[in-house]
Formats: sequence, structure tokens, C-alpha cells
Amino acid sequence: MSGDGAEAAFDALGDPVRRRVMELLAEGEAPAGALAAILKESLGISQPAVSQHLKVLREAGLVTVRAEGTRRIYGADDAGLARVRAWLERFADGFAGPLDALETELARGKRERRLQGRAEPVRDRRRRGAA
Amino acid sequence: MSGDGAEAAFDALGDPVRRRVMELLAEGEAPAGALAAILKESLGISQPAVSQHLKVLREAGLVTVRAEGTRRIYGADDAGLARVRAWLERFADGFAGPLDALETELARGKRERRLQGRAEPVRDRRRRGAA
DNA sequence: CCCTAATATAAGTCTCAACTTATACAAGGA
DNA sequence: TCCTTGTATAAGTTGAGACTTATATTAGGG
Repeated sequence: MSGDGAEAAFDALGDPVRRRVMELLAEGEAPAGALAAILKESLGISQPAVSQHLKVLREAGLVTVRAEGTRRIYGADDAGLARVRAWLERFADGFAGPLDALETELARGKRERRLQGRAEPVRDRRRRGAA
Repeated sequence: MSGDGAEAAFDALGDPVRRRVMELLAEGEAPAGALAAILKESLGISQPAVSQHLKVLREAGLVTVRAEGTRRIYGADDAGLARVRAWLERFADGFAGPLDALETELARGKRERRLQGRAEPVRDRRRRGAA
């Protein structure tokens, strides 16, 4: 429960350069080189850097790639974006996502009980890596 | 053009702990201490760390705070979340946000012209800080 | 075939931000 | 008035990841 795949997407969108890439792709597909050229001009970022960003976006499912000769044509991937939207629906004023009224009530009750505050067994854990 | 305030929100949501805080707040308001207790138990994170995360969320406009005695009651702020949704509407299959059909066409044409690739004046720029 | 063009990967550097502990501050209650 | 409880701020450390340059890879063209 509570495990969508929006994690990687949000991690990826946490970077302004990658957000810019997505904005460019929102207007239509583009070869990697064109994106690199635009980002080099506007932000002074090198081609390899852009390539690395594209890789992150790919792995987050936010972009699609299609080979065309030696070119890689990138496009925004609705699948990844949909997962982001789904995550946001939790906050949709009124109900909490795919839960029906009853489950919502149960969850709320459980939360309130948990929120009373009872903290002792402090497991361990150290740094939450997001490779 | 192209300057919404979704930037800070996405930067904030780029962190898994802050996302977790938002998920908790999606179920309802909670005092900082309760959030700290939950995150300590589940992720082993200290109270000051949580306080710092809450500060980031506050500055991103993603949460509201209300003082109640010595407690700070946090809640999800629709304003910030709305800005995130607005950014995502760029990708809404078909049209590009608040632009009408004509403007969309113009934008697309301009993009395609830009994407032809013409890069020379490599300004300077160094590291894109996001205080 | 080799050369060029388009992209990706390797390897290394350096900044930033997410943590830590310690402490300050504010609001009640005894 | 002090102590306690709840929260925020200060100061310092450290690992991740966003860059860099250099090089590998792949596809076509002459």
C-alpha cells in the first residue's frame, strides 16, 4: 500500500535543468542534440551533461526515445507524468485518492491514533540513498 | 513567459522525506512533533531534520502552519500543489496549458525553428544554485 | 574503409544540501 | 519563577550527484 512509482519521477523533476528539458519536450519531440544546443546556449551546459540528464529522465519513465539514424529523438512520456498526477490526487480536496469513504475514515482514525505520539524503538537507518 | 512558481515546489518535492511529510499531511493536519515522531520511527530521522524539511516545504508554499499554544500545526497547502498541477498541464495531451490553438501553433513553429540547431555564443554561467 | 557527426559512457572534481548534536526560544503548568 | 515540553536555529560533517574533459560507440557518407 502507498507505493506508487512517482518516486523516481519526482526525484528526476527535482532538478531545474531536467525540468527545462521536460518543458522543451512539452512542445514536441526533439533530438538530443537540439536539446543539448539549447541548454548549452541558455545555461552553458555541456553535451555530456545533457545526455546524463536524459538518462535520468529515461529511467524515471518521463521521456521516450526513438532512434532515427544516428539521432535519438526524445519525447515526453505520458506514463511517467501520469504517475506524478496520480500522486497529487491524494490532495484532491475532499477525498484521498482511490480510497472510498469508509477506508478514508479508517485511515484518518488510524492516523489520529498514531499521531498521539509514542516514539521509542528507533531502529537505525542512515542516509536515504536514491541511486 | 514561462515563469510559474512551480520551481520551488518541485525542488522541495525532489526529496523523499519531504514527499513523505506531504503524504502524511494529505491525510490531515498534524503538529510538527507528531510528524517528527513518525519519521523518527520509520526513517530514523531526528527532530531538527524534520523541522528543517518543514521549513523548506513552508518556503515552497506547500504547507501551511498555524500556531496552537506551543504547537505548530501543519497542513498541506493547496496553493503550492495547484502550481505543481499547473506545470503538469503543459503536457495535457493535445494542447499546451492556457494557450489557445493559435498560440500553440505559433509556439510549435518557433520551437521547430529554434531546434534546427544554431549554437555559438556560449555565454558563461556556472552551477545553477537553488538556495 | 575511413572520416565525420550524433550520442553515450568513463573517470574525476567539487558543491550543496541533508543530516548530525547542541542550544536557543516560547508557552504553559506546578 | 523555574521546569518542562514543543519547536526552531546554529554550526559542522559528509555523501550524492551535477558538472567537467576525454573517450568509446554507432551510423552513414564519400
